[in-house]
Amino acid sequence: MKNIDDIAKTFDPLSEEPIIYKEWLDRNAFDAESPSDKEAFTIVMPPPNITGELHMGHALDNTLPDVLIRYNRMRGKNALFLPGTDHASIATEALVVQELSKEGLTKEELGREKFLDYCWTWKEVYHDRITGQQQRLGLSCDWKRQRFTMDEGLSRAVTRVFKDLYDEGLIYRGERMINWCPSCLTSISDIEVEHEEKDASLYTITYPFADGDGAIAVATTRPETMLGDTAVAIHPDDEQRSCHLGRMVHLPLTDRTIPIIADSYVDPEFGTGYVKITPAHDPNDYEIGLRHNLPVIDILTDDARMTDECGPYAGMTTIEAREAVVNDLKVQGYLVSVEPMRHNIGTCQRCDTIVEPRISLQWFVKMEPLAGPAIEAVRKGDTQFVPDHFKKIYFNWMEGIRDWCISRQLWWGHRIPVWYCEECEEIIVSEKTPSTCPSCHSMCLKQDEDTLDTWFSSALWAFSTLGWPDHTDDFKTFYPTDVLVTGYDIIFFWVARMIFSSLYNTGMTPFRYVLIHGMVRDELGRKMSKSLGNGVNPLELIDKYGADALRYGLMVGTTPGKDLRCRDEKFENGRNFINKVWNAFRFIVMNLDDDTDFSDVTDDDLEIEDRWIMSELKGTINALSDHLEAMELGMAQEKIYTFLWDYFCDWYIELVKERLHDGGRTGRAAQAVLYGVFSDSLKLLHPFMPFVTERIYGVLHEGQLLILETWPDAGQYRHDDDAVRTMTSLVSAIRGVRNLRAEYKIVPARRFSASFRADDGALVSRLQDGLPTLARLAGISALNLLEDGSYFDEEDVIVIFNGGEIAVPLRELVDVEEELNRLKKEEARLKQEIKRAEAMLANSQFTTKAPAHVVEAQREKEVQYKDQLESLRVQLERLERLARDID
RNA sequence: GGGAUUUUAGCUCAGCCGGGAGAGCACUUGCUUCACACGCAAGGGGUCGUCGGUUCAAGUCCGGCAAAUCCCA
Repeated sequence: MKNIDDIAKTFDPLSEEPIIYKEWLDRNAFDAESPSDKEAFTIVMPPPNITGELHMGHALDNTLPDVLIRYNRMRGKNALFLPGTDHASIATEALVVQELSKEGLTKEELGREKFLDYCWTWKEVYHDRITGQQQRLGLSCDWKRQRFTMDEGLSRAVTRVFKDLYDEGLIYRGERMINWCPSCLTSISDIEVEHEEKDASLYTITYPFADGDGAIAVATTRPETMLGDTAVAIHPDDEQRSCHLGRMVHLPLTDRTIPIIADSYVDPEFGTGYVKITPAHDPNDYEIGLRHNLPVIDILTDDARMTDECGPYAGMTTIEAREAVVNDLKVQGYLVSVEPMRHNIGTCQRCDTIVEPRISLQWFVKMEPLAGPAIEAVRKGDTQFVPDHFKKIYFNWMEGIRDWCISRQLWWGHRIPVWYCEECEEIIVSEKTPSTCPSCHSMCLKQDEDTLDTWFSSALWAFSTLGWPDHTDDFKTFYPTDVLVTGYDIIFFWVARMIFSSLYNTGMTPFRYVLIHGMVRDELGRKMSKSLGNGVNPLELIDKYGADALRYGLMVGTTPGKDLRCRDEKFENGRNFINKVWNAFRFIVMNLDDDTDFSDVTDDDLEIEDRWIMSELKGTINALSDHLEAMELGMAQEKIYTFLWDYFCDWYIELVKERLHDGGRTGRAAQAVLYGVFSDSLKLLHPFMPFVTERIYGVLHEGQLLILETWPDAGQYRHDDDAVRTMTSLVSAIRGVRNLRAEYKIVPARRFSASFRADDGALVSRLQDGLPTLARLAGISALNLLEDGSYFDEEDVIVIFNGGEIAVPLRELVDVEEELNRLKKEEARLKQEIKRAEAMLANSQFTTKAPAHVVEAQREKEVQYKDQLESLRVQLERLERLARDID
């Protein structure tokens, strides 16, 4: 055992944590086995994007699975925590482009190949940086199995899946209405568009009839799109306006005339009841256009400028065009009104630019055939959400799912494995680069310029990382995985897509459980964002408090699926707890001999508090394990916190100090229990605070690694009901005396003798034997047992506790009136309790219908309170007599 | 418009199968007690959003209402 002088007074995470992490790595403590006879427990990490540093969301996202992994590893399972990163096509490309622009370069100037070289360099830098950050968090990942979404193997999985889906007709190419980001210059999928209600204007514009006889008015929030109008629509049941059906109107600012049509999409209550139809730039108008065979006039270029179709407005941005169009309408007398209005605007998730709906030739995944089995799998419970209610969100989305636009006009990513024959227009989808056209044998083949949506490869992450499509040992050993831990914000983006991809490609659901966590918010409950500047850097918190404290703070008081606020208080609290555990450790080392083989200690050597703390430990092991199985990490952490602080440190250590000092057999027993119970507590705490527990354990058990130890077995400990009852009484007695001291402001140095009576024989002997303890904990200098039939001294003050009474001779310190008041308050409280219990027991409905143990518990309470009231009354009578004598 | 969640102490949040309201922080009082002031001890503080229902019994289950947040369209 170490010398106490070698152990610092506080644990220094900054210097210790990296050393401990290295020990784990050197001893291969994180490595999973395949093949293996052991039961596997697998979590694949949600791969952080290589776009930058880790933030608090990642810290949470990565810590929670680490707790589950460490727990299951200690349970003896073949635990694999598979790490990796995501290429994040659109986000990374934007950053690299931005970086290049600082050097005055554009990606077009560089060309595709050189640009990709830049991207790969970027990837190396951030991939390594992220790995380093994850190691500081203490993640017990199997780094040998670390993956990147564009690794050779994973890319092979992507092309395989693309080809399979294409061959089955589930991937198709077509002209459809898609969301276009004019800044990223690519299509994006529906869920990459964020909708927000913003202040806008509603413009009402006159469209005169082509025959010159009158006019109608339309209302729109986007007047510039009128240049692409090809119809005006009314509702088919709109009797008031149906007389104009089929007539032609003149489109102002142009020389075109367009028809009035009827479509049930129109809301006759909105605006003027007439709706301008722009099929090329609105998803609903596009549908109407299809139904009515309307011409489609594209008025926007890739970068959201007006096309040549727009005459004088050509080349303007949409905002410039809006201003010009509105002005011209006004000048020419077509503008009726402009009114303020709240309007929903879609923006690009990545760059915040307003998204333009437009028609474009893209690749799509046909979703309906894939969604069906994915819905069924969750309904059957093959994959379960924790908490359960998130499956409703999943169903809600999956049941209304639309085809997924997967092609992106980007360079960084998985290039679409499609080639076009330049001679015969054959489309070739192939896993390998084809050399000739299978149809006309031409060698003039051109690969599709586009890449795939990042999420297309992320959707395969659960199995592509394990070697699929090959049937590797890893795939056979670890798949399907056990738990996916992720935030509710990517249920659609990722969880849902992994489920249907996995079912389609492997025939299995990718994970048994999806543990959903909330978002990390700032102290005020706001979302952390770059623009608000309220983001918290987890590494700074680690520098300040240590990784253990960060982990603690992320989990304290949390429930699955709920958002959590980031407050320094929580991390301070974690650091304080570490300090508490560290000092309990120091205390134990100080009080241990070199010989830590306690096989000489027998059950007979154990005292009440020994049997009590072991009973409590047993309960803690059970509760903690149950919470971990249910993935209630906040609750689990609280259990071990309470055990160590409130039970072990506050009571057990205090109670055995005298025994340790005295030595002998009882001292030896106390050492044994301290050592054993604390060692097992460290195991229970380890998944939450891996570093400090590992360091302490290494001192107490030289040469052994805590991370590889076996989880404590509750069966090793006996629940001793008598010991628990006696300890409850002892604690209650000590608290009662302390309370009295506080109320009467008795200085700590002042000791007094006391007499007591107790119902419990074990308590009697513990009180009698434990005088030094009582002297320290309650300030009692001498204690005598009151024989049955005799009475307390008339002038004593009595403390009634749970299971007995203690009398202290404090007559000279205590004001009789005050004491009478104190006791009368106590009497009132007891009467209240008795009344309550009696009322319940008098109710025959209660006694017949409530479970027997509940009724019995009430009876016991009634008896107990009545006993206490009786003692109290004896004392009250004496005091009242005394008070009269004084008068 | 559709869906989900939340409402408990001054603050942040727990509260499992319905059976006497909990934690941390903050607050008050007292402590250089030989592991720990990142500590110890003793306290104060709650109509569990609101109305109704089920039940012997409701913070907990069911319904209405109000307020807030989020997602989808």
